[in-house]
Amino acid sequence: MSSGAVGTLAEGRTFIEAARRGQVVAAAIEAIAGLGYPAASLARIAKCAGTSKGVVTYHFDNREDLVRAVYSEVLARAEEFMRGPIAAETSAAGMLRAYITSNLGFMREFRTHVIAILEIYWNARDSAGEPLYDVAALDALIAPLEALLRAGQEADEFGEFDPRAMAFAIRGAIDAVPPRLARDPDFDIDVYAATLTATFELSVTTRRHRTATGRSAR
Amino acid sequence: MSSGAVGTLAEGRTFIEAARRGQVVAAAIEAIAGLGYPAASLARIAKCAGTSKGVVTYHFDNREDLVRAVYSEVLARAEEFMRGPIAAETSAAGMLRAYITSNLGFMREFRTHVIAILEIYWNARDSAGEPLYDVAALDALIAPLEALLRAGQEADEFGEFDPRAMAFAIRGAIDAVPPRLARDPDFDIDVYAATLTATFELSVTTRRHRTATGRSAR
Amino acid sequence: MSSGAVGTLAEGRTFIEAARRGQVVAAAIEAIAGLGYPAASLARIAKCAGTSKGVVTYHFDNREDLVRAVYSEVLARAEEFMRGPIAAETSAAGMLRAYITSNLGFMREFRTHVIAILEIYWNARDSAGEPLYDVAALDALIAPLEALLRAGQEADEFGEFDPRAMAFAIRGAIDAVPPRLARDPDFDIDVYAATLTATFELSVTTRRHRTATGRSAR
Amino acid sequence: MSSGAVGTLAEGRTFIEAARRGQVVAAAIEAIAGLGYPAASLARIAKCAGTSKGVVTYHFDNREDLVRAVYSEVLARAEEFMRGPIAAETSAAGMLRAYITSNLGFMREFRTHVIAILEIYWNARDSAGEPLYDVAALDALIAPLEALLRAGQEADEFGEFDPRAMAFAIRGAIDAVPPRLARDPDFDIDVYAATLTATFELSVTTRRHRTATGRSAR
DNA sequence: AATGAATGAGAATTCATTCAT
DNA sequence: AATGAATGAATTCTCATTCAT
Repeated sequence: MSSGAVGTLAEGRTFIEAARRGQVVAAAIEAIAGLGYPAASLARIAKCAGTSKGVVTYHFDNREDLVRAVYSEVLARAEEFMRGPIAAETSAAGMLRAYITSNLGFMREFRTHVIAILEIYWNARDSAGEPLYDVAALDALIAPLEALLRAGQEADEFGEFDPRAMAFAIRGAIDAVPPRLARDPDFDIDVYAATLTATFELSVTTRRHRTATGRSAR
Repeated sequence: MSSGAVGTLAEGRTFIEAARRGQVVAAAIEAIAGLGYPAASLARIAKCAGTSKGVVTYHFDNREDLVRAVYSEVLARAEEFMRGPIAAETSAAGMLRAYITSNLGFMREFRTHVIAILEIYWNARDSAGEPLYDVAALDALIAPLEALLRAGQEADEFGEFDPRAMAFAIRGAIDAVPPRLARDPDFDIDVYAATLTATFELSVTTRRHRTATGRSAR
Repeated sequence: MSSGAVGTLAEGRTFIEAARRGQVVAAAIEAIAGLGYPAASLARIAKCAGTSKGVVTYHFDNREDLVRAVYSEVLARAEEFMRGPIAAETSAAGMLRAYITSNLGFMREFRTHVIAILEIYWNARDSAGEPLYDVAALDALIAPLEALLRAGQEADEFGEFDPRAMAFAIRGAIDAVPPRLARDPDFDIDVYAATLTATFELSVTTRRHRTATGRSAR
Repeated sequence: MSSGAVGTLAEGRTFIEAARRGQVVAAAIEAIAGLGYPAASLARIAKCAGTSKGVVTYHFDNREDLVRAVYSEVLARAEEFMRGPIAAETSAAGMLRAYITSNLGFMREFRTHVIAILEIYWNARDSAGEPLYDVAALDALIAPLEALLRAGQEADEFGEFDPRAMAFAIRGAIDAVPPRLARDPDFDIDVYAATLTATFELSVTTRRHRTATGRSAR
């Protein structure tokens, strides 16, 4: 936008800005995952990033601003990581398997990212004391999975079940991993992935579930 | 269990002492569930209990001490709530159903208790910054369920699967409820309970799962 | 109010509380008058009071809370100081003289108090950035004087003039003193008092003023 | 006064330089008057001027430097505004009237300027914590008025009174206006001007004042 | 048994200033 | 001439904890 004066590049400033923000976000992820959200003060995040506290407050308006940046960053990475494997599948069952395994794969590859986002989900509150991420944030995570299940039902590939509840159960089983991973690095993700895919594939492809009272589950 | 002396209860506490502790613990549960762990300061818990801050520090050595008391209290209540329904069942499948439904039932009846314990699980750290409840605490929760599943396998009532992973999945699906409940009071627990019991009963009673690659899940 | 338990007096706590608050308010007055409002941080006020910063925040919710306490304290002292001399007069002119001289007398006796309150008037803003003391605060100061002037007019002791504007002028001339006093301790209040009483007594007792254009001032 | 070189103005500044400084000074006046001195940070002044913070620090060494420029600018404007009307008068009484009315007129026309300068007078301190404008600054304002009064006395047009104290009273009554104006835009300056000119003209032209004790005021 | 008082550590945030470009 | 980036000092406020009564 500027004329390219000596010593500056058109996007030079933006580059620095973006690089710094990225650096701070990365440091924040490590700090939050390592120390827990409440202990990850700006000072400690700055130290983690190898800079001063002022840098953090210069590039981010708020602690809240920074936290939101971290959240978005992690979600974007996860989406990026999972998109390919899911898109490569043709059947609904395949896509469900890909969803589960790629999501768990992301958790293994980006362990600290996932721990950080959960810390944020649980702890982050705005200045008024309200949770930064509420039920809408949860729904946003569940929606794509629910849509996948509905599509499977509409294609008559899946049986009868409440897609919302099933999506909720699947996400719950997946989301149990990060807290475990946070405190037990030896947790075997592969065995768990196999268990989940088997269990849920069987469940969704079953025509009609039996309930405790003998009626169908829905 | 009781020492028999007039005016004293288990652990050498007087009636007043025990009553006060109970009162403070109850207030702490409400405060933590309502305000979130970090905002539930001793002052606010005291106000919630209708007493002064001094009462809290008099009856509990520490904030940590109080928090541990809350955690134990909630676990004890849950255990108490679930014991009967599970014991009433004779088959392993019945016990699994009872486990899931009674656990979800507890979450409905003791909403704030469950929210509080999750807040604590996620946020509470000791003075050294280490989580107050770590992987061992998680294992303690999973162990009884894992034992139940193993018993079902040994009685040849259940099929082949990794009981640890399966227990983990079930707990994950159950533990997804409180965060939801915390922010969405309209969440339908009954539909969810039906979905979970159907899904996991089917899964554990299946002889041998197929995996994505055609080999058994284990 | 309490039963007089050993070691405590009925009003003992209140005494301590009141004493501490008074001590902190006194320190705040000195600090604000000496350093100026912006530089009179809680830390410096505490040091001035010979205590720790925590004491200040323990007894006052806010910096704003403390500042309001200072303001009220000074106003109350001034009112107390001026009440007697004014009440001792019988004529309106006498009361006006007493008003001016006792007000200036207060400024001499309570120099730092008056400087402090002016610093506050000029600088104190609430958290939203709005002045803590606005036009209503000014009016509250002018109202009694204006009433005095009106009474003199109604008793036909004073002549024609706008009592609001005249009250405003008198207060302005009086309020010019503290800033002077703040930076010039040698300022001669007595000469000034004589000038003011002579000027304004003459003005208010004059039947009808000439204006620049030959018409009456009102 | 001008150096004559193309593109430069008084004090060796280029046109651009002078224009920029003027722009920033104007913005500072608005910001200080609108937000109050403490809240008028360099960043906010820059935003007010529509430029970046760097521009401010480039053209002014300091915040103090900028503040001094604002102060001088406003004084110069006031002097400019009042010079003509006063010089047009021939009698001392006329000059006093012109002084009062033109000064109040300036306050009406340049409301924000006057508010800004008062904010500065009250709040601005140098890095050592000393007021930027002290008693000498006040004296500089009073001196011309005092000289005017003395001249009236020497010409035997005015009576006996302490010219310093009288000048002080007049300035006090005038200086009461800006704070009022800052928070009450409806304040009627004309009525006030009439009251002041009548009161003080009467006072200074009276041969010998009566004091409370019957002696002359001086 | 109870509690008000006191304290100091640590949090977020704002800001003037310096610097490299 | 202009400006984004960086920094560290200072401020208010909250809080767990200790203490004397």
